[in-house]
Amino acid sequence: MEQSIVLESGSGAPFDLDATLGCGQAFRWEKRDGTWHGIAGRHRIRIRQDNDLVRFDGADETFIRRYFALDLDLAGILSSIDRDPRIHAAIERCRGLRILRQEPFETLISYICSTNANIPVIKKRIALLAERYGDPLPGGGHAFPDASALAGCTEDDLRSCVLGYRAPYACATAAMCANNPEWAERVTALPYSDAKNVLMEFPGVGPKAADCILLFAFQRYEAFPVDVHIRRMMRRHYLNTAGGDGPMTCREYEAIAAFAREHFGPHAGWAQEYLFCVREDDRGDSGRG
DNA sequence: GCCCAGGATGACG
DNA sequence: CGTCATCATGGG
Repeated sequence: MEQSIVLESGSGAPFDLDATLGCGQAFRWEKRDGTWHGIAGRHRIRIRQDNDLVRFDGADETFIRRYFALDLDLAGILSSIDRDPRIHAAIERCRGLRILRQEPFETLISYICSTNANIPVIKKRIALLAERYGDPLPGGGHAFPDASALAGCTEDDLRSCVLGYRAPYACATAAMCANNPEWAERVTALPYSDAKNVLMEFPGVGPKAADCILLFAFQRYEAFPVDVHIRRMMRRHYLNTAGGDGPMTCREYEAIAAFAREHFGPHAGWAQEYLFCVREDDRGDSGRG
């Protein structure tokens, strides 16, 4: 590792590499011997952090600063969402977690793959897609396949990457993107609500996936994805709606997200990520067998 | 062997 | 418009 960034010690620019890459927003990173190995864009990156020293290789400093959003005033963002004891505790625990700037198409397909699944399985799907259909990179590994590469796959091809019933969704979405390469720019140009509706036109993308894509690939920080963990937390600790554990209705999703934007402000998405990071495995009975 | 997971879809009242 | 079964798959 030849390159390095020295973080300004003190307050202004907190950065926690482990929290950032371990919180489940990106699926192509792994930590071995204190060093994170991963692929972003067409870069095969190694990166590690020792206090204020970040060492890396595989990409230049400009790319690293942009991907990890090191240009943002995180201290300012965190103080803006620090509105109650619970989010305060999450901030204390995960301070330095940053929302990445990920590739739109990769994020789109990744969150189609994420529905009704858990993180290890999602990682496996993404790894298989990249390994089989992505361009090989110097030094090993593969870039995430582009839209035309995935559009050339059959549904069975994708099923064999353990996508299950999501295979036709990913196929059709890839074809739509390949036929309309401007899709991401269109999303960028639209206000939040319209951008979300455009994303939800892709098969396999509903409200939650659309919010994840807006948050992680388009820097729409008002997006507040509500998955089962966030729903449980919000109901229990913010909304006092103890009750039925049934499926979440569209109305409940909107109510939770609207409350969050009201409560946390225009950077509610950052609050979501900090809360998700400290999610408690409180399913009551935690495993047996 | 069950229940659960960064849910979305289509059918049906 | 609201509700509901269904959809593959691996991990606890």
